[in-house]
Amino acid sequence: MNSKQNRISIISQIIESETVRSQNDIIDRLRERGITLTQASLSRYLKEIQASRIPDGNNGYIYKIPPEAAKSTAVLSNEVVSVEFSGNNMAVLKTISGYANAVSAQIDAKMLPPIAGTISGDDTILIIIRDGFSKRQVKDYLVREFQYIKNKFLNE
Amino acid sequence: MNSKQNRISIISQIIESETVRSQNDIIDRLRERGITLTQASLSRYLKEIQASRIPDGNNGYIYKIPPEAAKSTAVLSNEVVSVEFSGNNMAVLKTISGYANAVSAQIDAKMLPPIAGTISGDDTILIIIRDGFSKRQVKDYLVREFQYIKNKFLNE
DNA sequence: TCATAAGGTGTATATTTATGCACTTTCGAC
DNA sequence: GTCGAAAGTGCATAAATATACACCTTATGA
Repeated sequence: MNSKQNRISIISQIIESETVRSQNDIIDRLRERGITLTQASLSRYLKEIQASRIPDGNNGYIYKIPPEAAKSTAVLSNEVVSVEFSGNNMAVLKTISGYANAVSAQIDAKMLPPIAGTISGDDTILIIIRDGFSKRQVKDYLVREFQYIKNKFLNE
Repeated sequence: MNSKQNRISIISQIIESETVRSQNDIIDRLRERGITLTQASLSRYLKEIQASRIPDGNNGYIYKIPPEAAKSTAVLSNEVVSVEFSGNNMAVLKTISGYANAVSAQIDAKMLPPIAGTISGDDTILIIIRDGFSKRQVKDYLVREFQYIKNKFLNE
């Protein structure tokens, strides 16, 4: 699946594992992997994942993804399709196909107080809300930790 | 007063306290404060302080200084007795007894580009200057990060 | 199904940022 | 002090990045 999301994920990977000093550098690395795209699109992708060119303190510039953006961008921002509450103790989170597990792992890793646990299938995650916590608190924590999820909420 | 250092310090302040989306923005803010400089110089300053323009996640760009490069009014107050250069690649920093380690930890934490590393004993710190950088640059960075240290330099 | 909306992309170009060069100033060793 | 080297700067321009626009594809809804 050579989709936009796929390319974005490869681009993140390149930025995090290699030293790239310009968008042309990135385009070259992509071409080595058989992926062709224009500088224009790359610029738009980089904006989405909040990657940017920063001085490296040693007389040059290097592309980086700020840590707080790396977390929420890598999986959650692009893979989560929707979040919807059911009753007062559950939330159903939909991802694009195959990503439910990766996403739920990220949520689990945060050990958020209002989340008792998660169960994930292929494209669906069930979030169990801990007794004594509200839907609102779950939403607030998720949004705080994964900023990009904000507009994925269907109800609250 | 070193004018360049002064301007750099004001620029950091602007970036941290206002929303600036381009170098021209910064130049405008500086002009409001009676400081005039060209975009060329600003670009060079920003490179020094490792400030850069990053996507703000909301369809725009904003200038930021990454946390590890950001200046903080650190607390290495009266422990430093003197700073003296030796040769072209070392500086010897004297502290009051027992504080060398704590002080060098603060210097290390800044990850200053011109400092390759430090070694500390009880009241003495040896600063190793990174190849390609000058004594002058070490002094400028130290003074920028630890202003009160300014008058502790024995030679320059 | 078709119409319309929404998203994705490349081209060309505008905008923004970096830097070579020439010149001036400051520094550091005598 | 003087001298040579390094740092600082503006101008002009190169290099790099962002985006308006046109076009195409894919979703959405009647």
